[in-house]
Amino acid sequence: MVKISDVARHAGVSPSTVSYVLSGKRTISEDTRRRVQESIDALGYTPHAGARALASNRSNVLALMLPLRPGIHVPVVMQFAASVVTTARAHEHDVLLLTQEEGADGLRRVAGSALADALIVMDVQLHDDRIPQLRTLDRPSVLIGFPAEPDGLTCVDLDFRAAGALCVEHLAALGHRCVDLVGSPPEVYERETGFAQRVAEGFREAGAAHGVTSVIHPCEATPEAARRTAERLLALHPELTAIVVHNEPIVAPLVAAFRDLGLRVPEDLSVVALCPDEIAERAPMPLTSVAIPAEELGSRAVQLLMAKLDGRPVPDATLLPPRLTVRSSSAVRRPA
Amino acid sequence: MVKISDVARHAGVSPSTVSYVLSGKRTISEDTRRRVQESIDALGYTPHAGARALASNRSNVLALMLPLRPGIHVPVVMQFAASVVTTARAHEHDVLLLTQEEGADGLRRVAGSALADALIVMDVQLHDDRIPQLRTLDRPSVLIGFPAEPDGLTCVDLDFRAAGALCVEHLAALGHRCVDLVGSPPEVYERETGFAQRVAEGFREAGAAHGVTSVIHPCEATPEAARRTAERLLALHPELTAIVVHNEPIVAPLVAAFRDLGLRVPEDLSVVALCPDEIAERAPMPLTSVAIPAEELGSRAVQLLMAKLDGRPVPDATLLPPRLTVRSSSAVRRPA
DNA sequence: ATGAAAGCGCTAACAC
DNA sequence: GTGTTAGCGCTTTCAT
Repeated sequence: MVKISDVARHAGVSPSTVSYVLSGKRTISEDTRRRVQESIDALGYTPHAGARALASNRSNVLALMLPLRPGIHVPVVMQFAASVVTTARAHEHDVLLLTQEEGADGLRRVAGSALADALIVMDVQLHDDRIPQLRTLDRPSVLIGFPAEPDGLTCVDLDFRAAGALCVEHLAALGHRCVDLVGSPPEVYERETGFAQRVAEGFREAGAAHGVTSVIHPCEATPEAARRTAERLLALHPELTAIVVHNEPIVAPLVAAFRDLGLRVPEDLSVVALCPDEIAERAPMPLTSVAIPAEELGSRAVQLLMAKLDGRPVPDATLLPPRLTVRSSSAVRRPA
Repeated sequence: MVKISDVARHAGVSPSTVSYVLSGKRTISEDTRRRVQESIDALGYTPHAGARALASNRSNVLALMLPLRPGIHVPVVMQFAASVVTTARAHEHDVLLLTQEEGADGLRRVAGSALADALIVMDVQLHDDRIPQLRTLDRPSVLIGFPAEPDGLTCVDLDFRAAGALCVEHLAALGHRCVDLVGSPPEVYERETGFAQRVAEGFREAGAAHGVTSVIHPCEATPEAARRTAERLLALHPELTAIVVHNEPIVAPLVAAFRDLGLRVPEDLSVVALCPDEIAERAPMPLTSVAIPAEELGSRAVQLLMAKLDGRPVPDATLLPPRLTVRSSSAVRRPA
């Protein structure tokens, strides 16, 4: 194995000079820099990561804890992970993969052993047992999602409130005056990650602001529940011309149920979904939707960590703006 | 940060004794072991990973290079990754995530810096530019898939030949005597990863062995191609009662095309797919299928690496037996 | 069964 | 602008 002293000898300089050429933490004459670089290339030198971590107190590794539980949409997780790795590499960092199962202990382990300099935790729950651990750790971390008490933590997420509002605004602009939200199962509104409530808030506020009659219907994630909900909505609001769906598994069944009830999409009923692009694209009819910006979440999380590692100040909360993609399921309201 | 000398002092022993308690590489009196362990717990000691790597020449990290390119079925990749991480953790190892983009350089980097002790490379192509790099590296590696020249490399994969045969055997046992294979696009049979050929071989051999008339039809991965293939198959073999599909994207369109041609599945036509379980389960009609055993691939890959790291001999090729799951798309052949 | 001490390869403080 | 050197925290040989 070729080490820094080998490079130093080959280039006729001291080991520290090689180190400084690599780190750029000292001004080096152009001539020396070139000679050292040539020796590095000639010998194929790669610094020993462990030695570096020991001497510098920096491993240049980020730990990434991903959810692998069912119910999480896998492509979104992968996209997020890919973005984290790519962005980390652009900042000279590597990524250590941890599973949710490792829990708080896993975070303590990689932080305590100095294996990782910083941590990214995805799929944060409202009351997450990893939060207390993160608070005691000396290493910076970024959460994807917001816990119940986010004070002092750095959190990133889609701005779900704005996302709820954006759906309504899109439909209002198309002339719709009565829009219902088919939401997540009732229990999600009580516990879980809290985003369901925020969508509902944005939905309600935008409805009020645009003079749109709007009602929120929690809905179980089963095709039967979707069908019952469709029937109930039409019974309650014969004048209904548009819906927003925030409940991934039933997007397709719900659209099918409305079809069976004689409503054509988008002629009679416009549909906007809040779901991964993959699902919106592959539905039998491509759906107008607001997606989770997985890629941007990943790169933002890494950027925030890099700032914290550099001692730069960062905002506690980062809310990414929602983006709505118009597809075939929403259209101008037709006169009755 | 609490270090090994702190623990040693607290327990009234030397640092080396603490180290030996942790590694078990020396016999320690029961009394000493207990005192040391209590000190470790009391102080919350976690060994410094970098220092350990430097002194022991072992990082206890495996590098995992995953494909993120389109065309790879994402849930399979995630399942594989989860299995690798879980199995690695059971062997006291962590997992560093690399993307395919990093290529051969990425492998050299993590191996050269001693960041990783060993490497797992997924989605190996027939002529993969990472193979030469792997051969020059001093660190053990395991490939998922087989390159054109696998000599001296440790490779793991589903036994695609056996998988092709298993499909035919299942159908033969149901009384089918004429079975066609709808395969991958023509070009896949020439380059790519080579598994398409192996499926075809197993299919052909099993057909011959069981007295089943069998023909192989490469097919483009578009719904239109699926429809044309369906028409062609029926024209060529009016007596056709079963097909095997090895082409993920067109599984659903192909089944739909046969339906439109008046063939009911499974009454008139049995269908067996070679595709991820996810796809087989979620098809409009649940499909009898042979899946990629992602989880087993992951754990096997790690086990092989652990053996290599321990200096134990391992087989060059590991072929995992296929497993067929019977669902609703295959049935006993009905008398004409 | 245990201790003492020599490194592992690198960084960064100190010297010039 | 460059060299010297003292650690970083651990493992492992050598010694007893």
